[in-house]
Amino acid sequence: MSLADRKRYEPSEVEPRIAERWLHARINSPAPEGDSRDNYSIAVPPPNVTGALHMGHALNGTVQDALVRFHRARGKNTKWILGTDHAGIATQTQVEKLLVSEGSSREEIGRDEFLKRVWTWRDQYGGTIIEQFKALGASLDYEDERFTFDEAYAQAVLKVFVDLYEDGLIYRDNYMVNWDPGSGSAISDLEVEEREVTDSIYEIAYPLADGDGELIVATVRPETMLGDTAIAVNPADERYTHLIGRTAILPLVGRELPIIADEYVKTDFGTGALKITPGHDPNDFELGRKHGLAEISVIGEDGRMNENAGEFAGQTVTQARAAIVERLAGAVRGVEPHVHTVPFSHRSGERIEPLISLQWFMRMDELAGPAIDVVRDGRVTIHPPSQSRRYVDWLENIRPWCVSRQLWWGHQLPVWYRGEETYVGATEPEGDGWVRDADVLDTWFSSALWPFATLGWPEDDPRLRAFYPTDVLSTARDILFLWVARMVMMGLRFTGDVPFADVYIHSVIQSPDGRRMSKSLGTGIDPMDLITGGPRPPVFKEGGDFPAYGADAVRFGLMAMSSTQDVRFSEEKVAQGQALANKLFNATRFVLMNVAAGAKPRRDPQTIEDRWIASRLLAARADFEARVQEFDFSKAAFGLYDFVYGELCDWYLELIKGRDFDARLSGHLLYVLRETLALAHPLIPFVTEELWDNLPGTDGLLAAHQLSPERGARDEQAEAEIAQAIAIISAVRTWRESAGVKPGEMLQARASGIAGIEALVAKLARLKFTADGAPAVATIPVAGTTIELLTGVDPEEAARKTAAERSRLEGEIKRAAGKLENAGFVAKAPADVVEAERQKLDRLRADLEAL
RNA sequence: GGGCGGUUAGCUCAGCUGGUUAGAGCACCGUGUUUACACCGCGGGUGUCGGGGGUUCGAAUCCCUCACCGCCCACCA
Repeated sequence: MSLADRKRYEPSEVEPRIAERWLHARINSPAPEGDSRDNYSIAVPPPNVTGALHMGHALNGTVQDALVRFHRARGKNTKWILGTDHAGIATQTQVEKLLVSEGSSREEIGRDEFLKRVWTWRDQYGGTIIEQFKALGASLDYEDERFTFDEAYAQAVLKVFVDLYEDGLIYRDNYMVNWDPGSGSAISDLEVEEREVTDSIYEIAYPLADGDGELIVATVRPETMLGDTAIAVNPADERYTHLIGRTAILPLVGRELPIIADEYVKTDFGTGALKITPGHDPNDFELGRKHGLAEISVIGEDGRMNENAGEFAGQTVTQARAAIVERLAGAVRGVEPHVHTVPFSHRSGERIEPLISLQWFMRMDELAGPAIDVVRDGRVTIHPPSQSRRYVDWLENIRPWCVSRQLWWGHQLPVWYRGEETYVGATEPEGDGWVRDADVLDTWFSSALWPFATLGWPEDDPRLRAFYPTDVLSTARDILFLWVARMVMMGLRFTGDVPFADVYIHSVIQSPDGRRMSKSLGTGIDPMDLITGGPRPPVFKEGGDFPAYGADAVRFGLMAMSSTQDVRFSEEKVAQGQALANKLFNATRFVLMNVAAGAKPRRDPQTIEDRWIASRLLAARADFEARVQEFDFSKAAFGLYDFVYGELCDWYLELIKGRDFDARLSGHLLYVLRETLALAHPLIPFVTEELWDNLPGTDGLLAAHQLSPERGARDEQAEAEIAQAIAIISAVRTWRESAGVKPGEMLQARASGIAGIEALVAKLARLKFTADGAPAVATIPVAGTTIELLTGVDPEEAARKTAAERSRLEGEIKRAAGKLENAGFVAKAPADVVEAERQKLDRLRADLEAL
């Protein structure tokens, strides 16, 4: 169907076709040539291999794609590195659920069979999100897809582990960890979230060993008392100083507990006497190590009381708590409700059980220093700047990272044991009797290598030379520590260079009602539903399906929404993007239906409005480029919208209507259109590509088009004159509207000093200028001149209108004059401000005079 | 407990290195002169810039304070 017959832009018809052309043209798969200074690269935050596109991916994908297309058009060899993450716990949990629904379990089928099932699952769902990225228009390098579980990637992971072990940064230790009973694994501090809960606080009497009274301690976890190995009091607490060094008896167990002094104990909380359970409380663990106390575990990794719990062994924590409180009977001296925060697993949602466990840890202090330095000295810039402080604060207080996980789906530790021996190496050790550690690495361990392991590191890969360091890392705030900081640390350690120059932290898009987007709350919005017209989720008041907005509209909308802080989703902004695409489409139709046959794009201004639009195009381009470079995408998007609507369509195309579309005008129009499409392409690639294809004198794909270097200077004179024309036309239109004069009625008018724009004003303001000396029936002072209307005006309406305008001017004059009469203002304000106010007052008075 | 951010039109947000009568999109109201677009054009701002105090010739903008909302960090039993 020819463009002339398509009155409306239909993204659903166009986008799949265009996406297919991009893929076939291989523009996304650059040759690994040159080095990172000539090239532009971004490593996509690898989505969970079996995940689906959510709003965060859509926003982040748009940001990265806009950057990639922007730099590609400006001469860079660009690579957007594609890949997915094996996502240890998340994926394992999904497959386990599947097994349970089949009446089976991972334990039942065993490790090898389970891993096969996960691979099958991956093959089944692994392509979904990649297809969705294609629909969004993301120009990822689809021919070089990586997976954090690829053979080569796995080798890189093992090498890093082995190297860090040999450097003494990775070690095995019995230490307090966050045990997640839900996943049956230790997890890192970052995977823990604090939630507020109401517990009971029990006051329990511990008798003194010498029979001389008792000591009352307060606890919310009586079940852990079985593992108590001391009682601590503050050395300055006069209530207890006489007890320090003496011994108490642990009820139910009979263990002797030394009474120790430590400033850690608060005198004004609880009873001022703290039971110390090094086996099950992080603080007590620290105190225990400090004071050399025994560490007794009474809770096992299954979340049940273990053999050290005596008669309570086998009970769950909750059961044991009740049973112990009951057995203590009279020793319980008080029970109060207590609101406090306790750790929960971010993954499984279960309450964390702190316990001592033999795990692999990574010392972070040595890695953190350089990672702080590169942000401080600007080798890595974090946008917005407020986030770099968070980054530095976290790194300055960093603690060892527990990297081992008791899962099956992940990189198995390259560690073997034989009796007391430990072997760490990339390959299995020689000799018999070695048993490999069953644990796997935290998923974030492998993710931390993403920017270089995807490019072939540690091999001397041409891709690494060409595209590392990458240019930008774009992501959401929530993984600044979990991922970004660790990539910087690992990048510096293993490649000697930063992994990226800029970090862009984008907004989190909330549901329209301000809540977090979530499927279970019904507040989630699937970007694909916006693109193709799926159902509106319950969070929208109105029901029904979204219109098929198309990928360009979604991309524009998300960019328009983006900010330095979190924002609410706004369907209107997506609709605005749809309107922009449609507007460009129709402006192009208009041009193509009118240009002279054989015309080619050529910058060739003949008239003042031609000069004006060429100048405004330069301004729009400079503005867009500045906004993109400072990561201010919403301004970039709105700037583009304003240019297309507010300058190109509303004014320029209206101003040229009626002119002879000769070869010169046709060429100039095609030029303006071509440059506009090229400028807008990074944000709305589909519609611009489609129109480019229909534009005479363009070769190949717009996506592969190199922008011509910016030519020419701004034309101040044309900009000033057309600005005046616009002001006059708008003023006349406003005047007509409020004076009740029909928009189409031709009026006789008179004006002076606007010779250069008189014809343009006459056309769009529906005026017929004359030198007739007839008296004016109405006057409109505007933009340094006065439009006098001679005919077609009801004198009463005109008089009313004039009176209203007079009173407006008088009000402003009064205000300006008052300001200038204020001695303080004249004396203290800067001279140019005062002068501007004077000039304004003069102008207002002249306007009033003209009335 | 500590820290950060927010509160501007009916809605979503700009503006905040102090200086025109505070803006945009959508919604809303009015209206259709035209060689593309009714997913259109043209015209219209509907506001106690969260409350209070202060600095200043001048405050949405700077300072203090209060309120509410959101987020991050944190080892008070």
